[in-house]
Amino acid sequence: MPATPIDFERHLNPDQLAAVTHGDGPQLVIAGAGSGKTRVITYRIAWLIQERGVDPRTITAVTFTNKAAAEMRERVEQLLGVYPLATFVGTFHRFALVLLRRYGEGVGLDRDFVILDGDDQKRLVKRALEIEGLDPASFQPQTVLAAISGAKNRLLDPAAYERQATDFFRRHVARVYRRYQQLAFQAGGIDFDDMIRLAVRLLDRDAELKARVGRFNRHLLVDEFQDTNHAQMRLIHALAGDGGNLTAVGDEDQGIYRWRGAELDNILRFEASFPGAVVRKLERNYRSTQTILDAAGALVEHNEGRRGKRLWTDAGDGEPILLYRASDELDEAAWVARTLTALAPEHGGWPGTAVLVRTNAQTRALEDALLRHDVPYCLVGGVRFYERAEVKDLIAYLRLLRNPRDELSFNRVLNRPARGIGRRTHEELLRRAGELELAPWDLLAEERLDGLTPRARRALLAFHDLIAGLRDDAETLPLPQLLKRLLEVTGYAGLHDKPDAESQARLENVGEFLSAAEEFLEQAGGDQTAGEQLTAFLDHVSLTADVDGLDRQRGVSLMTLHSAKGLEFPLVVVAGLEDGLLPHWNAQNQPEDVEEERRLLYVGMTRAERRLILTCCRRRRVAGRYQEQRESPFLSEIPIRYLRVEESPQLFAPHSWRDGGNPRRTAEDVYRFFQRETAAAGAEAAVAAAASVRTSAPQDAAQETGERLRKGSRVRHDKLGKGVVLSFEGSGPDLRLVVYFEGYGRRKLVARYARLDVL
DNA sequence: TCTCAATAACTTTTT
DNA sequence: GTTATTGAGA
Repeated sequence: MPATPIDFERHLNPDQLAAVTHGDGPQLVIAGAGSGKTRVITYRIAWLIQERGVDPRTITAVTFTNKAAAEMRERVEQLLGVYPLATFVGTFHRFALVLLRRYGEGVGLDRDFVILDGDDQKRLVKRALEIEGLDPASFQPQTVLAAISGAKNRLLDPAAYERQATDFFRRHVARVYRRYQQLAFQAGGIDFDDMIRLAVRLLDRDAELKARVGRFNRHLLVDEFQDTNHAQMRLIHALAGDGGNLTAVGDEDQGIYRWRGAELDNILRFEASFPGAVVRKLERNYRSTQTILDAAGALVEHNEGRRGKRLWTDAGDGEPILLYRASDELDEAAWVARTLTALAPEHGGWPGTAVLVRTNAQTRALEDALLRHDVPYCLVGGVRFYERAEVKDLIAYLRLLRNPRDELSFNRVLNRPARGIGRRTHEELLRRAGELELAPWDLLAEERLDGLTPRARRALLAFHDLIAGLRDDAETLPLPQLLKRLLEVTGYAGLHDKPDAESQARLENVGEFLSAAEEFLEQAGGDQTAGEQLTAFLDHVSLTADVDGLDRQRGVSLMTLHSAKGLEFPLVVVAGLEDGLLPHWNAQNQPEDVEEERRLLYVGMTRAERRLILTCCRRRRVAGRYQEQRESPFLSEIPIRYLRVEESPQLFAPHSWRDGGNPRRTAEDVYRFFQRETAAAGAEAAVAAAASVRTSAPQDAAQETGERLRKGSRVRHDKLGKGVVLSFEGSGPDLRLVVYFEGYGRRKLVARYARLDVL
């Protein structure tokens, strides 16, 4: 068990060592990009345990992402040779959730509260708007939700928010907020923001509990401190106290989540919040060339809200930064594809390269060009497993078993699979429930269904019995068995029990969900009751966005600047450096917004290890129309001595973008691309998706051939002619195919209706 | 109850 | 240009 001692002096540079071996009291570590911040956190945990003899259970490390947490835990375990590490290493939300599950009654939480996902939230807001008689056109659910979230992040309850709501919009939002909370409470649900908020409230209210929890948090470490919001800051404060043992690690230059409530002041005014705090800077960079660091540094220097630092490396100056001025986005994309082809071999091949963009809309042209130039790529940030329709259905069933008053889940599964409960009946049920201020489930349970047609009543009661029976099963059956039983008795399994490929794909997802449950069970250990198991699994699902989505990236990584945070590549292209895109039009109102956009570019630039390329377009198609673009003002903030400028030969060519000088891509090119990729990926990718082929008119559905489609399959469409399947979206009845047709280009088709022949 | 056509809107998205 | 959402019609 006693591991070999770690040679801290040799593994760490002097600044890192100082942070790692910091004594008691708060410290803020300003960790520049690529300066080894994860190293500092992991080594500090190891140091506390090994050198200071701290009990691992009294250390808590919080991060923002599961991925970061997993990586951190793994590295500490490796360092110490201890598995599993008894230290809590997890996200803010998981930390809060553990607290709420155990002591939630203290803030009026039901034992079996569920966690509302973004979908649920949107639905609740819509309902709230409806009840309040507000027009969703003038009060966009998204916008209202953002306002509510903002209020929660600032720890304002509806009353407090209302008090400070001065304008028309906010006064109305206050009403929706109040209603939203009421609906959420009725459904027994809390959203992500509530988790933090309620954890804070819990500790504030109960001094004894706070002391007890504090005894298990002698040492608190916080990652990505610049992204913390007010509520999270309060939570940190409650746990660490003014002069507690807090190590906060972050970089104000990389704060890109202001729009989600993150407050840079938390890092800028750290000493005020934690008097006597030590502030350390890690300025030695182990990632990039000096040229990249200097250019990025010169850029971010233009920000007011920062402490200031200068990153240095002994890696040398390296190549200058290449700036390409393209005529339009097609030109830009084609050039990027060609340049990557030329440079990838000396930068670790395709996986060593990344193309970063500000908006998702920019990826289209780039994808097309990469495809055309035979450049393998992967789009980072795709469809998430737990968000697929049939998976969400199953989750909704499970949630309902845990808490039948969960109205959102109730609504989702009530008639899925179809069991004769139509919209009319459903609406009537909800209306009555609303009137009586009861959950719809209670109406079923108490058989208060008078006035409904006998048929509707029968169907509803059958549903009630179904769920009630399953709830009994849930008390005893282990999770996987419960799921299997659920699939059986609800008829959900039968729903997809067809030979056609579409149902197969859905079944595959269901199967995958089952194995996720089994896997979870193995890791959780067997000391829980069936009910606790179910709750724990649901929590796990809620807190985990991707099932395993960890980058098994092949090819060039194509992603937004936001999703690039924390990653690094030998060669990085930041595309679309134009005014209006970066900084984005919608983020130019306040100076703080522009600063955040600048940081966004800073983050993008500092992802590059050896080679950085920037591109911009003279004109770009925006919302279907070509529009003259100006260079991003940020470009002029990068000293010209770091840049080598290359201009497109077509830069001042008259409007000739009918083809933009790009050879027409044929379906053959696309086919070749995928043929190669599928061969490389092997069977794994081949079974990733399948779709119904030649799904004819609903009447003669029996005609289905059940042939399987995969990426790269060649197909023929009655009207559109020959094409190649590019990708799949959604699943179940919503399964859509993106097909590239020779004559018509890229088209999206709904699998159910697209009559395709496989060639 | 389901399907399809017209219509608005369109930044980023760790949990 | 594309995508989700809404509303009318079969």
